[in-house]
Parts: sequence; C-alpha cells; structure tokens
Amino acid sequence: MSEAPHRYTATVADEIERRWQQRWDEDGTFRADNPVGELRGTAESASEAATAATSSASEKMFIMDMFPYPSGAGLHVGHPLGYIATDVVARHQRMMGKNVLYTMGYDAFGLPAEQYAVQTGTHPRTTTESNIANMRRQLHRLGLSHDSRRSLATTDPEFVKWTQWIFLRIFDSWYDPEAPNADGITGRARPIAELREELRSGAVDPYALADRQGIELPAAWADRSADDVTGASDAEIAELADSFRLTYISETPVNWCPGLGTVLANEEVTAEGRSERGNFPVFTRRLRQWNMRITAYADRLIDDLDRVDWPESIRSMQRNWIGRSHGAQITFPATGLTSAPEATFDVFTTRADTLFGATFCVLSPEHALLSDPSALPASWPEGTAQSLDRRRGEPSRGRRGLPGSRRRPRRGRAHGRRPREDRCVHRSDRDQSDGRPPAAGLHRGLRADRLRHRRDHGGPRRGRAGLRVRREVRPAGDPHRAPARRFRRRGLDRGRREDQLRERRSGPQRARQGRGEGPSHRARAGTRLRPCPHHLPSARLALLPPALLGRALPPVVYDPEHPEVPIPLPTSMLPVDLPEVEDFSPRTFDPLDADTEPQTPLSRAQDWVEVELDLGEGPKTYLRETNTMPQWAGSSWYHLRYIDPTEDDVLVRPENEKYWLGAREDGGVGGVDLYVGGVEHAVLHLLYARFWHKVLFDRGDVSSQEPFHRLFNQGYIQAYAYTDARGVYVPAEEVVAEADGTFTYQGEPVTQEYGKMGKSLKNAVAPDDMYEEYGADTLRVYEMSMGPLDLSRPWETRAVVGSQRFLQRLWRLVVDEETGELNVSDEPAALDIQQATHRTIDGVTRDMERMHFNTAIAKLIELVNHLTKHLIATGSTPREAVEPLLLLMVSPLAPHVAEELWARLGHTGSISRIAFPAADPELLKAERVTCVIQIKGKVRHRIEVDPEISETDLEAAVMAEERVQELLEGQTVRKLIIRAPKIVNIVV
RNA sequence: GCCGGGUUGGCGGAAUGGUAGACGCGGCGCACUCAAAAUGCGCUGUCCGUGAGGGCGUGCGGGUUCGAGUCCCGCACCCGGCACCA
Repeated sequence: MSEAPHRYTATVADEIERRWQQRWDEDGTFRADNPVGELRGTAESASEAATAATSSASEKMFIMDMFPYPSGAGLHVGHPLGYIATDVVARHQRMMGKNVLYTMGYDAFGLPAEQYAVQTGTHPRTTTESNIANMRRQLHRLGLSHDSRRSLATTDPEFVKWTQWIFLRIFDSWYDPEAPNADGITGRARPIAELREELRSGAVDPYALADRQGIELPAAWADRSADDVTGASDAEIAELADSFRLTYISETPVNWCPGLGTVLANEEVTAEGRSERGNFPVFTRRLRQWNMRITAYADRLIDDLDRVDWPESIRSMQRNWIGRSHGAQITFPATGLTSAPEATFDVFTTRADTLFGATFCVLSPEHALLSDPSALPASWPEGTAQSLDRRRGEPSRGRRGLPGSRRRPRRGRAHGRRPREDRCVHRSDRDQSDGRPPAAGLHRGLRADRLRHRRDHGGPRRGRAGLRVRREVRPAGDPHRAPARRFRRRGLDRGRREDQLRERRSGPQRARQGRGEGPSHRARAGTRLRPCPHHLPSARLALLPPALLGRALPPVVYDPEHPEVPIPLPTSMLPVDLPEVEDFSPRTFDPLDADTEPQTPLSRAQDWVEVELDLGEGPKTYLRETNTMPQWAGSSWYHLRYIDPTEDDVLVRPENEKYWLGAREDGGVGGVDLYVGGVEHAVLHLLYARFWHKVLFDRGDVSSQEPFHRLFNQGYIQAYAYTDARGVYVPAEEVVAEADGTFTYQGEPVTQEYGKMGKSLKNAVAPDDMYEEYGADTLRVYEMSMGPLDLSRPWETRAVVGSQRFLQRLWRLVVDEETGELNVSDEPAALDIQQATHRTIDGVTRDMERMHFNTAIAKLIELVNHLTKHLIATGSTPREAVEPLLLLMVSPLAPHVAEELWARLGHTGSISRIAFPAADPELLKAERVTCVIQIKGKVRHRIEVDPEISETDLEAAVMAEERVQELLEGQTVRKLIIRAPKIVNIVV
C-alpha cells in the first residue's frame, strides 16, 4: 500500500484534473476572439497576451459537435466519444497556431425533454435546466476545451428570440426561381412584399410559380387565371402571395392516441396499430402543423453537396431524399369503374418514367371514388380489413412480436421479404401487365404501384391504357454521379459487425434490437412518415414529425375574424415564451373514443392564448399560435449563435460571421470547418440547417452559403447486454464468461446481445465511474485508441487499464514514483532517442491531421515504451525527448497530465498554446534499414543496409549473401526487381 | 430492385501496390516478492519441425503485376440509405 507514493493513480489524476480544469476556467484559456463586438480579444492574462496579438490575424478554425438533448438519464461513456475527438482536434489546432472556436450547446427543445415533461407533469424548463446542469458537469469533468462564454441552450430567451426572428424571416420569404443570385446561381428567396408588387405588376405568373413549386393556391384563386391578378384587390393579392411563403401551415396526418392523450411518432406505434406505451388504440388524424417549403431549394441543396467536404454516403442520402421529392402527378381515368362517367383519380409517383409498366393502382379508403362501395365493380378484388383496422382503432390480429423480442423488428430486408398474407392487394409480377383492373386497396393514399422499369425520358406519354401524364416535374439530377472522395473508405459500415455478432451469438431474432437512442428517434420519427400524396411534389420535404409542446413557438397571432391568416409579431415583441402552464400532462380520453381530437396543452391556457396587442390597428384581442415550430428549429442555426452569442441587435454581426464562416480560399462555400456527429442526423437536421442557412444567405443575413463545410460522422460505442432464461436483463458487469464460450450470471446461463448502451439494458457504464477508477485523461485516451473514429466498437471496461498503464509509464518518465523527484536529464539525448522522438513527431503529426487518433496513440505508446527502456537502463529521461513527446501526445489527448508534467518540468503557463513540435527531417533518416529479399515474391531473407545504398551496391550485397546463394542453388536468375533500400525481389 | 460502404488473430484494430497482424486487451512464461498486487522482461495467426527453417494464411473464385489485404472482374454474406411494408 505504501509503496510508490508518487504513482499516477486515479486519485492523483483526479486531483490534477480538477486543479487544471479550474485554472483553465479562471484563465479563460480556451477563449476564442471575435473580430468585433463583445468577444473581441481582451488579452488580460499573460497566456492570452501572446495569443491575442496574433489571434484575429491568425487562421481560424471553427469546430463543432452536434449538440445533445439533455435527458434526465445522464451520460454513459458512449456519449462523449465525438466530444473527446473534437476536443483533441481543437487542442491540436490551437497548438498549430489557429484561432479555434469550440464550444457546446444544449438542445433543450427536444422530444426527450418534451416526453419527460409530459411524464412528470413539470414545466419543460425546470427539468431541462437541471438536466443541462448535470450534463455540463459531466462534460466539464472531461476537460473539454470549450469557450464557455459561447455556450447556450435553445431554451434561453435570447436564443429563442433569434430562433423566432429567423422564423419570421422565412415566413416573410418566397422563392423566386428566376432571380439571379451570387455565384451565378439562379433562384433566391425574396421578401413577400416584393412578391405582392410583382403580382400586381404582372411580372410573376402565380399559376406557373405554384405549379413549379407544387403549391396549392387558395380556393378563391383556383379557378382564376393570371390575367385576373393585376386587377385584384390588395387583400386578394396578399392572400395569393401568402400561399408562397417559405413556411406555411398544412394539415399533416398524425397518430393520435386518445388513451395517452398524445400524438405518437410512427415508431411508437406497433404493427397492430396500438401505442407501444400502454397498448392503446391509435387513430389517424390530421393536425395543423407548420412546415417549411424546402422543396423550393431542392436544386441548390443538391448542387451544393458537391461543394462541401462531406462523406459521400451522407451526400448520397441527401440526394436521394431531396431527389425523391421531385415527381409527377398523374391522372388516371376511372371511367367505367364507378357510376360517375368522367371520374379520374390522381397518383403521385417519383418514377413517372416507368409508367408503362403500371398494372394497377391502389386507392385510399378515404378516397372519394370509394365512398360508395356498392358502385364498385364486382370484379375488384376484395381486400381484407387489416389496414383499415388501424384507422378505426380496432386492433388487428397480431402477427409480429417475435418471442423474446421487446420491440417489433425494424423494417429491413428480411422484413420486406416476409410473405404478407394480409395484403389486400395482390401484386402482379413484372411481366403480367395483362390489363388486370385496378385493385381496390386500403392504403394511406394513392399510388401507382409496381411500375415496370423502363427508361423513357422526355415528352408527354401515353400508355397502353391511355394513361395520361398531366404534369411532370423535371427529374432530379443523377444522384449517383459524385466521385468517391476521401471519406469513402469507412463510410457507414457501423453496425456491420454488431449484427454479425448478434446473429452469431444470440440468434437472428435479437439482431434488430435498438441501435441509437435519443437523437436517432427524432430522425427516424421523421423518416418514417411517408409522403401523403395529397401533398404533391413537396410531400417529402414538407413533412415533419408531429409535436404538441415543448418546442419554440412561432411568433404569430391570429385575428379571430380571419383565423386562417397568421399575423407575424414584430421583432420587438420577441421572444414569445411558453406560458407557465400548471399542468403539462396530456389530457387523456377514453382509449376507444375515435371521435376525440388532439389538443395542444397550450390551447388550454386560455388567458395566454388570448392576448391584447396593438399591431397597427389599435389595441385588439388576438389569438396566439399554439402549434409549435418545426422541430429542428434550434439545431438549424445554433452555429450562428456560437459565433456571436451576446449579440442582441442583429442575428450575427457580419464581420464575425464572415470571419468564422466565410467562403474559403480552396473554393468551398464557407461554413463550419469541422462538424462531428452521428449519422442519424444525416438527413433531417443537416438538411434543415442547410435550408435555413440558404434562406439567410439569400436574405443577406449571412455571407456563407453552407453551414457546415466539413462533416464527419463518428461511430458509436456499443456494449454487450445479457438476458437470463426469462428474458430479463442482468447486470452486464457481473456476467462471467465461461471457458466454453457461454456466459453465466450467478451461475445461471445467460444470453449475450450486442447493441446500444442503456440503463434498461443494465450495461451502461457512466463516465463518472471511469473518472473515479482511472481519471478523465485515461478515459479520453482509451476512447480515442479504441479504433478509427468513424467505426462503431464495443466498450470493454477491462481494456481501459491499458490506457492507464500508458499514462503511468509516461508519468514515470518524468516523476520518480518513490520520491516524487524529477527523473529528467538535461544531457543531450542519444541519437537513437532523438530519432525515435522525431519519427514519432512525424507520424503523430500526420495521424492527427487525418484524425487517426488510434494510430497516433499507438506511436506514442511505442515511444514511451522506448524511453521506459532507456530510463531503466540509465536512470533518467532526456528532457529533449520528453518535452516534445509530452507536447505531442499528452496535450491534445490527455491534457491534464500534460499540463501537470509540463509545469513540473519548470514551465509556467498553459501548455495549450505552445507550438506543436515539428519533426527534423535530418533525424528521420535511419543509419541502417532492413532490406527484404524476396524470391518470386516470397520473403526469404533480410539484410541491414545503408538507407542511401545504390541499386548496384544493393544488388551486389544481396547476391553476396550466403543464404541467397543457397536459396538460388541450381536456378537461373531471370529478373531482379530492386527498390532500394527496402526490397529486392529475385525472379527465377 | 437501386445507391453507398464493408468482410484481416481469441477480442478492438494496424498496414502511400513492397516484411500482413503495429499498438492495446486477453492468454502463457519468467524476474522481483515469504506471498499477492503492482511493475519490468519474453512469447502469443496457424500447421509441420528439437532446431535452423518450411507449408498455409486478410470472405469465396478468377485476373493484372516481379510482387495484391490494397488494383480489376465475378460471387457470397453483412451494414447503412432509398424503395416496399408496418
């Protein structure tokens, strides 16, 4: 116990880490200066003085994490993976002389926060504030080098104000596809007032514009023509212009669950049409929701994907997603199918080019053509009632629910292939276009189905059944054209091994269990909602997950006399805050009462909903909007708030925005230099943020055209979980791996699963436990050494000790464990030490630039091991080696121990702004290298040679080798391949 | 069906067309110790061999090349997205 009193233990690490964290806070070590405004350089402390002199002139680096939704559950060790990585990059870049903007915010308006608020019946702010505080504490303990002045929460009133301001900006915009824009782009968002003028003057044909953007005009205008516009009244023109706003209200189908009193995401609805929580019936309802007209930007959103540095997989996903929203509405004749002689029905398809293969269509049960079943021809196939059940709230017979599976399986290949005996429509095979009559199906809409694949671009088309294409939106650009780029290699292969392992170890039925929690649910909730064809081409992009509360409110009110016309509040009235409602719990109903309607909790706050305002017509009572803003509001622009977090007069000061996000010299379109986060946000969040940013660009609020220049998708830390014979999770920590490859818990056999970490799975490891047992630096090093950042991998607590041993050896290079004295010698280092050090500098520098932290750490371990041997042999460590070494590795990766040792070596001030060492090319040269001698490509022998050896000398040396002559005995050398000094290949 | 990735020891993973398995975990052995822990040292793909050494090895089958984990063609399987379905 008493030995090695000065060893680097968890206790020592804890003391060091807290001390340095406090000092960094006090010194403002990681503050990044703005060119102008409140956060302009102040340079008070000594360490800052050096920085400030250069910072505004020095190159900038804006590094961001996808900010978290603070949940009450606290963090597990998987959460900070990306944060550690960005911190390593930020620290490294600071040492490279960059002015690094790096901070952290919290998206408190998330679905998790909302659900927690609903469940506990507390105001979302109360719970989120304590959650944020807890998360801040846990992350702070990791030593992340954030500029805390720039930290924010999306619930902050100042933040809400500008979120709402942007909303008004978008509300006040329409998209003019003809307007010239910067960079030779055609198409720009313009103020609504300009649209009114152009409508009045006849410069814009609203019908053409509506057609192009898939907009349905108000009823009053539906039957008029462009000629009527110029003569219309101001009110009529205003109404017409309103329909082109980039944010608008539409009715969206949602899953209404009276038993819970809430609207559910599709993911929360079981296959049987019941709520996952509570098993109540779920009904389809239409709900008024605010939507964004992203489709207007579809072309630019696709085109600019070629101008950002993103993984090809993500760009491909976005192209797919956006591209799909282009499509055609096709009118089919329904003549003879019903009593109505001229009946037609419309179908939306993204693949109009395959129309000739259409063999049948499927109608929604709500479709007008089906309102009178007796009018349908007897020949129509009769569907079973399965799909109807869901609408009626009557549970259909269950078919899923694999034994032991706690969730229904996710959609997927296997899923799709399963025979579905409950389909009410039988598909024709692709070669059976035999004129079979359209089938009456029970689907959520209309759909041309099973279209035969046949390329046929351009021109109006007329199929064999007289199918007439009424409108075709131009096909999206070829989504597959992009060349491979640098991130291609790893791509999206996370999950691969997991599933393989799962299959192997626990059988296929477990394989689908949960990947991704929290944020991913939001993303999936969005992706699950399918376009309702009634929304026409804009369907896909316009849809957003349903929401009832907890999000930012659109700052609009309604005149009770014109409840359909939203009136924007003036900027001076922002922010509009959530009311202090006492009861945030949902109002529940009789679970079977299909006649109930969703109600937002806000609408119950009568004295808040009714508000007296003077909006220019004198004091008047208005009704507030109770439907919330689109879900991604806060996360769509927080990068801008990081830049100018104290600004109150403009969204962001142009000088600051231009400095941090401005267009790049390499031709990029500007944006955050590095944005790290999970792939689950590949589409929705990133697309919305891009859309918002582009609207702001068009309106002149920002100079950059894209929010995120470089995107990096990190992998996930996953974990094993174990269930006993009853299927109940047992503490993973206490499971014993038996010699025969099985697992037991308290002597009983258990089954291994692999997937996410979670409290309910009893396999979560809290960072706090790691701090206590090893220290934050060890945790950081371990997480960075586990593998490449973009790959998912399993957490293994017992392996953490390897990283601790590494730091202990490093510590021992400097500090004598017995005496606490320095072990460091000022004598010049031996040549081999110098060479080893500089080779490490060289390798680590390159690894850091590529974000290959795992291999950087491997090289550092090698050097530490090398120096450890030297220490044992000579009793000391050369300062010449240990200082660059410490600077190199410890500082970005394990900053606390680096600071501590740096200080013990006699330095004052933080290590974090010392220049990163550069390798001396002279010292990268070795005096001897191994030359491999191959015979017919197989390694047969090795010799040591001079690295500068000539080919001739090398050949002579090789042929002179006794061993070589032996091996060549009786054979003729036909060819010699010499790649001095590394390889000689002898072909016989 | 389409698009994008992937498949390397017991495990996580290394490897600009040039010594496959760096580094770490685990395992085995040794030193230190009364003992254990910690630490240090050595070994650790697989088969044959006392050894020197040799055979085989990066999902499978071909190809290009003096030389292929790496490049090309085909295949299998896995993962992600779209579509389909719920």
